[in-house]
Amino acid sequence: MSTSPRFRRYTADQRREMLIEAGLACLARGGIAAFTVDKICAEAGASRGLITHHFKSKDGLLSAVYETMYERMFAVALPDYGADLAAMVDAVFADELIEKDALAAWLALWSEVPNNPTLQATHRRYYARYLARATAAIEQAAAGRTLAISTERLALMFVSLIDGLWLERAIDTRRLSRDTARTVCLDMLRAFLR
Amino acid sequence: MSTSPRFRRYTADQRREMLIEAGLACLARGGIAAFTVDKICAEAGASRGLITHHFKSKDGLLSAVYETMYERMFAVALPDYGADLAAMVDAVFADELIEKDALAAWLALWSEVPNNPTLQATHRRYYARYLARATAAIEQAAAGRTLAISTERLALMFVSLIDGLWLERAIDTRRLSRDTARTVCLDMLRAFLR
DNA sequence: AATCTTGTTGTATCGTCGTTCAACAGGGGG
DNA sequence: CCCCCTGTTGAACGACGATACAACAAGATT
Repeated sequence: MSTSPRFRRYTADQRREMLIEAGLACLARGGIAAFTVDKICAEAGASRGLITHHFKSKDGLLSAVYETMYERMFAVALPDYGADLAAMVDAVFADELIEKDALAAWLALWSEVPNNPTLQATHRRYYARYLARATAAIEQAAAGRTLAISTERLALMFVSLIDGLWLERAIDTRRLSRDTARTVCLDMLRAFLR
Repeated sequence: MSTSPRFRRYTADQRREMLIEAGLACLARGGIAAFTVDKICAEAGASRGLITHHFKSKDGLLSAVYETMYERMFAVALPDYGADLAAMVDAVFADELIEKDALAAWLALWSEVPNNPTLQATHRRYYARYLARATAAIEQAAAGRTLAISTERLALMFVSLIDGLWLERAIDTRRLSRDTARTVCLDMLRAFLR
């Protein structure tokens, strides 16, 4: 009688994906302290050797997780909304972006950036894209009108306000509802763009 | 011949203060991962047993560090400025509050709040005070005029913007100058209060 | 100078960490 | 059906984690 296989073989890409997902879940559950080889592999249903095998080291996985977070966030938050800033605000506070787990993962990752040169480089690259995109959107919305503030500075204000609202929600989910966050952002934009 | 004392005895309060300071330094230097008994005691020039002795556990010290951060921040940022919001903005971005080490420590602590009920309780207590203080200041500055927004919501916007600017600077100090941060805040307030 | 209180030390213990590596086995190509 | 490539396993390792605790000593009191 043939016994069932003791494990399944995946392609390298599939397995990397699984490990990234598991790493994310651990980060969300217990912060950076829970981002351990044992916990991640248990979460992924794999053995301890796999992280080293697929990512060279635990730090390699952490970098991959950070890039994945940004890619997913951008996919939701930064499509081309043209001049429709309200749509962009809605996207930035979409459920999947501001759910407890996602924000907890962001917070854990942010706290590692200052101590990890690779994460720092990744952060700078993506953050510049983020800011550039916000600036472009605001430029379109301004549509030639002269504002009481430069578009660059308004974009910085916009992005910083979003970051602050995210942060508050990340630290204490109860504190801030999705609706309040949205409204605050829109109020701010209206004050400069009407 | 009499040899010099092998260690000095401090009062419990003095030693607690020293350990808190050392814990803060470790947090600033290497994030929560560097907040270990060995490193903290080395930094404080004390032996390993002292943290347990004075704070019951490492977590006890972490809570004390968090409270100390808030107390110091409030001492600088929240005296009574009356209606002078510009002075409050200046205070919030005072050098000692936005220097690299202080912000790195905040970031490390924030990332622990969701995983630590004691920190969470502390956070809620202080954050409510922070928000209430901002609301009162804005109420005075509004001075009976009717604004395009409620004072509570404007206060939330104000505090969130500050948090966002702090966060960006905490993650990447190079990104944001003190002056830019100040100006962005003042621009935002002017848009609603002029 | 003897005594007592109490802050301090440092070892011992046990758990968990990240990484290595030799052996293993899934499953497609011959 | 066998072979071989390669993804996978899990034990072994040395380093480091937090805490407990018994011995110690500083320094005020007497």
